[in-house]
Amino acid sequence: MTNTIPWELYRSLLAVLQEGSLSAAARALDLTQPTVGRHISALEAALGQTLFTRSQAGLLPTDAALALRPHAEAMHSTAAALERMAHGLGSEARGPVRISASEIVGVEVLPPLLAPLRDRYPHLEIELLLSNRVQDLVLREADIAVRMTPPQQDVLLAARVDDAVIGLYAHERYLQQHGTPTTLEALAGHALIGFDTETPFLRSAAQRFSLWQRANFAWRSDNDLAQRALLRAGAGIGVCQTRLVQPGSGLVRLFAQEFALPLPTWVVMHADLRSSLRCKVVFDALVQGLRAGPAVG
Amino acid sequence: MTNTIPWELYRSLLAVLQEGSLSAAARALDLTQPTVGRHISALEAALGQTLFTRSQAGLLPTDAALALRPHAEAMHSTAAALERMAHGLGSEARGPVRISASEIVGVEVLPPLLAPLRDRYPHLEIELLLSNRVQDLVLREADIAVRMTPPQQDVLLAARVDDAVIGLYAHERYLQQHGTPTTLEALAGHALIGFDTETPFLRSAAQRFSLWQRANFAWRSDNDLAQRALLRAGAGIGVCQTRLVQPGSGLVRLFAQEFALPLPTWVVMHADLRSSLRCKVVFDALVQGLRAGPAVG
DNA sequence: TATTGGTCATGCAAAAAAGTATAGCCGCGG
DNA sequence: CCGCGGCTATACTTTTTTGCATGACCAATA
Repeated sequence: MTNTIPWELYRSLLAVLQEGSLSAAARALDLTQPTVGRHISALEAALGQTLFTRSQAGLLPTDAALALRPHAEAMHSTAAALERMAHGLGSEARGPVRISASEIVGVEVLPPLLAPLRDRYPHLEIELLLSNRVQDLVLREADIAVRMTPPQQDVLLAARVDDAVIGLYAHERYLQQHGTPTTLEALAGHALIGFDTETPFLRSAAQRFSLWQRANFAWRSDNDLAQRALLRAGAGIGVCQTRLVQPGSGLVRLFAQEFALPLPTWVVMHADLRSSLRCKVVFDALVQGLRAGPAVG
Repeated sequence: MTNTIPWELYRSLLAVLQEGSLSAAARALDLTQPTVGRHISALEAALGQTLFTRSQAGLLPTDAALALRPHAEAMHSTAAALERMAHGLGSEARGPVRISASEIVGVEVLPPLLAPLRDRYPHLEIELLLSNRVQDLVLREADIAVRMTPPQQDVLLAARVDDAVIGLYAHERYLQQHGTPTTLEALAGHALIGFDTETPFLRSAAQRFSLWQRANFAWRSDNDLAQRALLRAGAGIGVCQTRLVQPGSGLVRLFAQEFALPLPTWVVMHADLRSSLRCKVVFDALVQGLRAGPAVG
């Protein structure tokens, strides 16, 4: 295998896949369209595969190109992580740190923890990558992750912090109108707010609380923020992390004994990044803050 | 972040780290020494970090360069995986497939399984990556892995196959000379063959068989092949996968009831690679072969 | 139907990167 | 102590790559 394919070509490949045309890719890469076109041609020649079927309305990627896309994306992630790391290797905590977390944690929990940090280290740049899909730290899409699943790779540095606790809630307004259920079974008659697509975690939760299944939900959303907005609007009964419920919000906890789902929580980082002062600073702050039991802002 | 650092520079960085000098890196990359030198200079300028302290006897990498090395290696792995995948995207099973497995599995189990496969698909190229360290499939160091740990990433496609079973063995010659232990406790007086460095799996094994600890071993090696060679040479009592012991080898199983450690075994592949015919072919062959209960060759 | 805004392909000049050759420095061994 | 083989750094030339300008094509729209 002559390993002489310039890596630049992969970057162009990715840009064309992302942007859909040579011209758009050229704009994104700050190159010109002929250049990107030549890159693609060179790559096709080197790989012995047709990557795009040319058309004037843009390029149509072949199956081959689509199959290669994840690899190109991985290279991009890695390159970005490399730059990120290099950007603050000095003795000062400065430069970008990417944190992956769920949307609701990123919105409600992290900001009050991180704001004072930036006061101490004004040159820190915090990037929040919020999604419920578990970001792949190994692929370097993020530097630090706040996760509800146990860390799986031994190249990762993990610190367990306080469990989040999922409780069952409803707005007092809803309870006034529809009554307060007195047994778990009675929940069946209520407007339940739940998830839309099933995940492994939800499957295991459904085993403990058999009612908690998609078919029983009057409201379905995978967006935790939307679920909480529905709760606040008095739309029905749903779940929420207990630490996110502020007193005076009108939300009432139901079945506090029977319905309490602890979520083991970890802060995870690449072991590599220990040498990066700014990552370490953020990691430590997250661990400490999440152990202190943060209040909602 | 001006994301305009040419990826080529990372490749040169890696080569210099691996080879230890600009000249050697240039040879490895099939470039010239001034070119590689310019690459490093450009990278240092772009990253704002000194990567090497120049000296005439070669370059000494700074901490920064060492910190960046894993990233550069990841890019290299990914690029290689991309090429590998592209190399056989056609409708035929041809091209390279990298299989990661433990040394002993790669030596004893896989060859008889894979040999007939290459008869059917003569254009397959099989690369065996044998090490006891769990290869990171996510980093694309290999396409397929035979593992004794549960698959951890959901981007991976895994098939569980027959458990390997670890048994306790000694050569009949050894037993004639030293006697056959009748109780597990009696093992303490024998020449035990065991591991050298502790791993998580070994820690858990030691809990079940308290004798199985480093301090008690007369022979220590992390190399399973060496351990088996010691067994065969009558050096003492040690463990071995039961399926690797051929009748007539002179090895006698001890405490077959009490000492039997099943090793759950998986064949794992990137989900991506399903679209790669040659990977799928090898994957299927491994799964089928490892379910049939292979005999040792 | 003619125009506009988008695409890709191609010829040619300019710029950027490569290679070549050479000089200088160091350590080692006869 | 001097030559040899390793290394890096620099001036210069050559090659490669890029950018620019342009032409052709298509689709949507006035």
